[in-house]
Amino acid sequence: MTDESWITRFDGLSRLEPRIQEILLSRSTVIDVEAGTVLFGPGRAPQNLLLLLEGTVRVQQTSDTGREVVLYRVTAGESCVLTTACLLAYEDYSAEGVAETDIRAAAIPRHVFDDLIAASKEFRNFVFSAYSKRITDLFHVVEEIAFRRMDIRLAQKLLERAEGDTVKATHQQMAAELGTAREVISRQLSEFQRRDWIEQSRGTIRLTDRAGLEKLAATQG
Amino acid sequence: MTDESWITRFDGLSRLEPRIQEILLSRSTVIDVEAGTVLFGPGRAPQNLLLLLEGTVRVQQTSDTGREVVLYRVTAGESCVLTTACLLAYEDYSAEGVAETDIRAAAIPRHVFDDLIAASKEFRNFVFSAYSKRITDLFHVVEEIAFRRMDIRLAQKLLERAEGDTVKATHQQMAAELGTAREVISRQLSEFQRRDWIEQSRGTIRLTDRAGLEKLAATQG
DNA sequence: GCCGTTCAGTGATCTAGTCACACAAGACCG
DNA sequence: CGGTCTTGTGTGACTAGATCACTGAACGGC
Repeated sequence: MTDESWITRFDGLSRLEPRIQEILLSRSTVIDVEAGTVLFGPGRAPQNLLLLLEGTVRVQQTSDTGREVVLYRVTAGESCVLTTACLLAYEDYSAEGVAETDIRAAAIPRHVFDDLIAASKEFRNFVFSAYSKRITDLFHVVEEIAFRRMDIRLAQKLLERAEGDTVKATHQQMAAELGTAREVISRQLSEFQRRDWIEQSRGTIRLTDRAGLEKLAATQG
Repeated sequence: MTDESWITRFDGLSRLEPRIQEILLSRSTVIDVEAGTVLFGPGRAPQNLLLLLEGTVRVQQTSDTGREVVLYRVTAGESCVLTTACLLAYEDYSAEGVAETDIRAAAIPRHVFDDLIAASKEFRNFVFSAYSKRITDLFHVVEEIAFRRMDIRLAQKLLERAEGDTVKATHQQMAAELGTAREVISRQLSEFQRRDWIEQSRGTIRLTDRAGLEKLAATQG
């Protein structure tokens, strides 16, 4: 991918007026960040709006007791808009964003972001619909955590995160996805295994019966 | 309060350029809404940005099993910005906003909102910091639900919602505040009563020992 | 004062989270 | 190759929270 063409990667940006695209390209910089880097978090306020070109960013929350929960992921072609809001005020939030893979992103300085918002209706639409997506993601997380059973949530997560028929994750990592404890995941997975829905080995889970998992994932409650 | 002066009620708006204040006043309408009205929700997309002059709006989520959880409240002097985001896309969210009291609000049509965003840096700051507050509220809700013990959360909620030394709410309503079941609240309150922290009567709870509640509310876990 | 409705109390049972460990699978290394 | 270290997983016992199925108490309106 050439850096000059990255705008085409974003649905909402390719419709921008050419003049605005120009500004976007000339006043942003494409950066590469290594997997595992903390992009923002307590005491690490982001200075730029990031438009993700390659890789994924995981946004998660950590409790004082050490438990974690994944709030949402930003994937290639999406923007990390919530950080723009969190730039402004309320630095006391405890969520953090971590590069889950090596990533490449276009970084737009805050004042350029502000200029673009003022100048372009299309850019405003892009930004506000990105907000919209994140906020509905958060609503969804609240709903899942507050009301949905663990076994159902775990089945959903396995299906969602499977590449081919395998999920590469430790029980601890799955627990962090769902905001629960490792033991809970271990027990649920044992049960799934007993039902011959999965096979387990250290650090990976093979889905041997998607239909079984899908049936559970589709149930209410 | 005269309608002409409502802008002064909003910290972030009183600094607006006079020209912009003019637009805001002339192109918005002050509306009165009765307590209990659903302002937005599934199938009821809001057409305006609301700036709340009097009263409070409760934003909550309902599960298919009938349980509820309060996400946040909008109070006088604040704006209902998340609805602007949700106007745009993703109508499938299940959160709803209810007038908790009789309310008075300035309603700004969507296209005026867009014009103001384009025209005024101060207005942009106002909107983005409102977003910022709501999003950190949501992060906070996730953290509470996922990691905090019920007794602690209930103690906090009682202190937060007390007017004088009484909380006017049924057990069912407190359960909806915290996203739990009524029985859980009943049992926790019995325990608080046993410890002489509260007195109960139908629909009201009197805090007789704030210190006790505060001590519990301050504990971790 | 009666009656219907809304609130609150309670036991039994199930699911989830916590604590304290034991043990197994690789990783590293002499 | 066998030892030891780290990391991941299994398990029992216990506490907290959710669910179900009730009972009875309090209040509102005739």
